[in-house]
Order: sequence, then structure tokens, then C-alpha cells
Amino acid sequence: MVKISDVAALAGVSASAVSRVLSGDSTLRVSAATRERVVAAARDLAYVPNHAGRALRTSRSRTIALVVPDVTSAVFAELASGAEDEAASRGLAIVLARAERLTDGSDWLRQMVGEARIDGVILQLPDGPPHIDVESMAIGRTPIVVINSEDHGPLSTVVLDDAGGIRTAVEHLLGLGHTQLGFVGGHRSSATGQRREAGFRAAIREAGLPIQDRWITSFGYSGADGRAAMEALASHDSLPTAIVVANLNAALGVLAAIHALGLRVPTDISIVALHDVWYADATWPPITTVRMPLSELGAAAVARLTDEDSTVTHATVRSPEPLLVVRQSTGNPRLNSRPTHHDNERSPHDQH
Amino acid sequence: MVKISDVAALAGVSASAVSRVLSGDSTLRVSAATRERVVAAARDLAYVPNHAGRALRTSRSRTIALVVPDVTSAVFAELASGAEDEAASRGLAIVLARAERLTDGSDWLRQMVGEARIDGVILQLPDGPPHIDVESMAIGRTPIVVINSEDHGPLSTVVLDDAGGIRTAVEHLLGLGHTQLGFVGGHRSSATGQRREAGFRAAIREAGLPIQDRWITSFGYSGADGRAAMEALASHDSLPTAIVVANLNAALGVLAAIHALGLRVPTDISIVALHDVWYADATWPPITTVRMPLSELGAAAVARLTDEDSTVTHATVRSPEPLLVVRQSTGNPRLNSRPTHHDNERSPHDQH
DNA sequence: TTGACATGGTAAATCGATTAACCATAGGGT
DNA sequence: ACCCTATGGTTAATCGATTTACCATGTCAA
Repeated sequence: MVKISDVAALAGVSASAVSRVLSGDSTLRVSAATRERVVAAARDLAYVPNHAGRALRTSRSRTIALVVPDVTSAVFAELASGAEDEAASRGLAIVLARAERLTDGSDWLRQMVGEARIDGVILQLPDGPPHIDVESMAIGRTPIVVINSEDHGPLSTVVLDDAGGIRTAVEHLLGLGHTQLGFVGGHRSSATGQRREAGFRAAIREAGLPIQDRWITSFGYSGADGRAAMEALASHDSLPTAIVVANLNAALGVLAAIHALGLRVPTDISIVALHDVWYADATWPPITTVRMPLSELGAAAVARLTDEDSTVTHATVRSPEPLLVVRQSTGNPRLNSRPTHHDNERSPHDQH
Repeated sequence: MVKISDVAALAGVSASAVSRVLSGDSTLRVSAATRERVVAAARDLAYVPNHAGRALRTSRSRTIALVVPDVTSAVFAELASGAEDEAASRGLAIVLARAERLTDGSDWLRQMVGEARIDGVILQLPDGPPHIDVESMAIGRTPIVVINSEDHGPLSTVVLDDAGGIRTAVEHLLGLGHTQLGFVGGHRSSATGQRREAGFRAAIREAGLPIQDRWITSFGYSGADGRAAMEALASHDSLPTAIVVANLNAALGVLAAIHALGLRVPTDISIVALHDVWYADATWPPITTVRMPLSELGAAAVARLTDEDSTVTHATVRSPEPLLVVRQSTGNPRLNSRPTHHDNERSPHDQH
């Protein structure tokens, strides 16, 4: 590999001049001709600064860690995409790690930070009861940004407008004429779970509708959780005419459970889910969703980590706004009787 | 951060002694007492070697790049998990990049390699016609392992036993009594597409059944591709009684299209898909799949990259063997008439 | 003519770890 | 007494880039 002294030799200047020219050091006084020779030499030799040398000298690795709970969720994938784009455009690399690295006894994060291998950490905690002591992870001066969580004292956070997203979903259903809404939420112990449920309750209340606690579940965001939630809803003697699902993954399970009950979507029951990824359009029926700015969230986290100003901040990504993507899982409520899970003999063709 | 000279000072030896003790240099003669003091000092100070310093000296970054076409596929996520585990256990970091980095003009890979920031690359090419000149990406001495592709001359490859996986699926359906099998495959221009289709044809042929070319499609692996494939199948005047889908993502689309046609799974038509990830169990009905050793594939790629011996190899990961996961999307074929897409009036209850 | 200042750079230290080459001392054999 | 070898380490160079401090020359004004 060609190094800075090779460039210097070809341009007939010192290595220090090359470094200062290429880095745009404004305190360097250099003739236009020399500057030109240096630039040309670097170009001709295809010079790329050695990362280890630079990192050693500057104490910055231009690398950040992205720690996520579940790589198999497409929702995470969106976020990672956004982070990756932003990182690439800033010349940063992203190292990937699953959250279990934090708890598997390998002290992975401390190791990476100790090695000065990463300049910062983007951390997305698993849904559910927090079993990681996040605050204790603040290590030295390495900044940590926590995604989609709550205020973690000394750690910066970036979150989505969860309540706004849920509100968009609720308003869509209200607009279709629904007044009997159910909610399939995340764990109440998680920050997003709390914000989304609160958003649902607020939107219902503002519409002047009564809140039916038995139609509000909090099993979690996985497909299996969604199925369990729908089964729990169906165990009561009446069903809502529409359901807001706080996560698309859970919506798949909800949809499967509805089918298993012999009900039709959206004829008997409408569903709308938070987050829009490819499989929302590959189910039957395709699921109406609210698209959230996930990749912008990832980008914002990278930006926060990179910005010089290292004060602790708590930001909410609101742009672009939650966007309703109407597909075929939502429709008008049936005007006559409210369906129950006993009421499952109907023609396959009464779907609107 | 504590550095090696701090440890040396505390232990009362030279930095070189510390380095050699901690790295287990067998040519170093050192008394047991001194060794003990060094180890204790390192432990007490929580010494972690600085990565840049070490990388600069050794010219090895202990980092590999993982380049994937599509982060949002859970199939990729399995693979990434396996790679990440293997990497972590070897003390390597994985930097994540999407395949578009290779073609977006930023020369990302060349940059990373030029900076000596990565020691090797694991490359999974997008399905479909290869629009990346892989061979040209061999840069200097940086090893590249290509995943799930074909023999790429100077590049090592690691692949799955695609034909074996498809054969497992076919045998399951044959065992249920099906003789009219369809195949929803990937692009014929991609290596996995070819291997999976070839596996399907071979398994059918060996069973002594005729091959119906009109029941073999090759739209691709995405959900939308699966939907298109199923619609194409349904455009003929007879349908197979069972379909092997070469990728679970496409199977979601197939399932949606089958529902849209008013057909029932598995009563009218059975489906079995390659790859087993969470949403196979969150659809209606849950999809019978063949689980492939994806995380082992990822681990094998990391191992290949790390092993000293740098000859070019072509390996197939066969362990554990393709595993059939029976769910509710497969059943016996109907004994009477073969269903068509016109035949869609039936009770919701005639499901097996 | 001398001092001041601008011009156009350069020299050398530094970041932290590794490693090839070397060295001081003690003990043992002859 | 002298050489040899083993013991237990150490010294110093090196990896490549950055950055602070400095220097040689030329020009201009007083």
C-alpha cells in the first residue's frame, strides 16, 4: 500500500506538507504549484491514508457500534439502513452487534471501548422489562445514544413520535366509522410500549369514545405475541370492529389468529399496524400501516453521536410525519350486528 | 485509558516484557514471579491493548466486512447472526455494509481496504443477474469469501446444499401423496436459483414423475415475486396440488395470492418453503419449511476468512442437514377433483 | 543597513504496541 | 582462573499519519 511518504517523495515535498495539504489545513502556507503537485501525486498513486496510523495519532477510530436486540426484525433493518447511509456519508464504519453481547459475560462493549476501537455506541434495547443496566454502560468519554427508549439520565436518546403514529392509525379507523377499537401493544415495562398505549388512550379519549380496558393488551411486539393478544381479545364475549397493532411483526400474528377464528379482514374486523416494511404487502390481506421515519431515526442517532457538541440531549424524530399507507386490511365497520368469534359462518365473498 | 507502559511501570518491568507475557510469547524466558506480577498489574489496571497501536504494528485490523444485498430479509439476518457469533468468539469485529455501497460510486470497499481497515470481506451478492463484477473486486491480498454464489475464479466461496434442501421439501410432499408439484424459484441467472431449480427437477425425476414446465416459475425471492409467480401459475387451466417455494419471503406472497384466488391452504393446495424464520410461524396457516444451516453458513464464511491458509476453496455447508419443520401449510392432496382458480366457492370449514 | 514581517515550507515528537536483536549476571564445568 | 551456557529479561526500531514548533529566504520600510 502506498503511504504518505511515497506521495511526499513523488511531489518533492515533506510528508508533513502532504498531510497538511490533503487535510486542508488552513494555517499552512503553500504555493499553488506545490499544492497542485501534492494533489496530483496523491491521485496518481491512489493514496489512501492508513486507518490505524491515523487512528493512533488522532485517537479517533471513525467507527461506531450499533447494538440491536433482534437482527431478524425488518423494523430494525430499516433503522440500520438509515444509520448505515448516514455513517457512510460521514466516512464512518458501523460495527454490528446483537444486544446479547452486552450480557454474555464477554464484556464486549467494554472491550471495544477499551481498545479505542469505537468512538460511540448506538444502543437499541430489547422490548420488555429492562434487564440491562444502561446507565452503568457509560464508559469513560465514549458517547452513547439510546434509541427508542426513555430518558436514561446521562445518556442521550433519540425516539420516534410513537403517540403520533398511533394517533394516525386511530384517526384512520375513526374516519372509516369505527367506534369500537382494540389495541395490541408492547410490554408496559418498555418505553415504547408505554408511549404507544398512552397515544392510543389519548386519541380515543379525544374522540369522545369510552376506553375499553379489556380490548387493550400488552403481550409484546413479536408475531407470537400478536397471536396471543388476538386470542386474548377473542376470549371476551364481544370483539372490537378494528384493532390498532403497535408493531407490524405482531400484526402478522394478529392476522393469523383472526383467520384461525374464522373471521374476515376487513369485513369483520379491520387492522392497522405501526411500521411499514415489505411483508405488510405480502400478507393476506395486505396490511394497512403507518410508516414511521425509521431510517431517519437511524440517521439522527449517527448524527447525534458524531456532532462535536457532546452534551446529553433527548430528541424526537418527527420528520417525515407518520404516514398512513392504506392497504386492504381496513374498511368500514359492518353496520348491522357486531361480530363475535362464535359468529363465523359467512360467505367468502362479502369482502368489500 | 491505561496503556502498556502503565502496566509495565506497576509490574516493575519493561513494556516489552508485558507485551510478551500477555501475548504468551513462548520464546520469552521469564520467572514465574514476574509473570504473575505482570498479569496482576494488567488485571488491576483493567488493561486493554489499544487497537490502533496494535493494528498499526501488526498490519491486521481484526475486522471483516459483511456485505449483504438486503438487510430487511430475515434470511440474511440468520446468516449475519452466525457470522457475528463466530466473529465475536474470535475477537473480530464485523462492519456492516449493504451491497449498494459497492456500486454507488463511493468506492467504499476499495477505500476500506486501502485504509487497511478490514482484513477480509464476506460478500453476498444480490439475487438476479449479476451486475457486479465480483472478480474485479479482488484487491491486493485482502481475501474475499463469496456466499451462496457460484465458483468465482479467484474468490473462495461457501454455499448451502440448496438442492438437498429442495429435495427435502419435495420428499415431504411426495410422502403426503402429492404427484402434481409446482416450483416457485429464484432468478435463473443467479446461482442459488439454478441450484434450487435443478434440485427440484432432479427430485421430481427421481420420483418417476413427469416435469411440468408450466408449473416452474423463476420470478425471484421477494414477497412480490412470490405473488407474481402464484398468479402466473394460476393463469394456466390447472394448478398443482402442492408448491415448493425456494424462499420463505416469496412464500408469503404465494400465500397471499392463493388467498386472493379464494383457495384454501392446505386443503386445495399445499406449500412448503425453503428457510425457516419467525414469520413462517406467524402467517395463516403457518408455513411448513425446510430449515437450512444459515447461521452455520455465516460462521463458516468467517472461519474461512480467518484461517491462515489462504488458498481459494469452494465449500458447501451441509451440517446440520436441511430440517423439515412441519406446520399447517402442507397436507394430503384432495382425492377428488383438482381445484382451479375458478373453483372458489367453498365452506370456510373444510380445512383438514 | 537593519529590523520586521511575510512566504513557503520542514523537522521532529508523538500516538501505543510489537518484536528482533541484544545484554548483564550467575552458575557450572574443566 | 576461564570459558560456556542458561536465565531473565531489556533496548530500540518500527508501523503511518498528524501536528507543534521552528527555520531559511526574500522583501520592504525606516
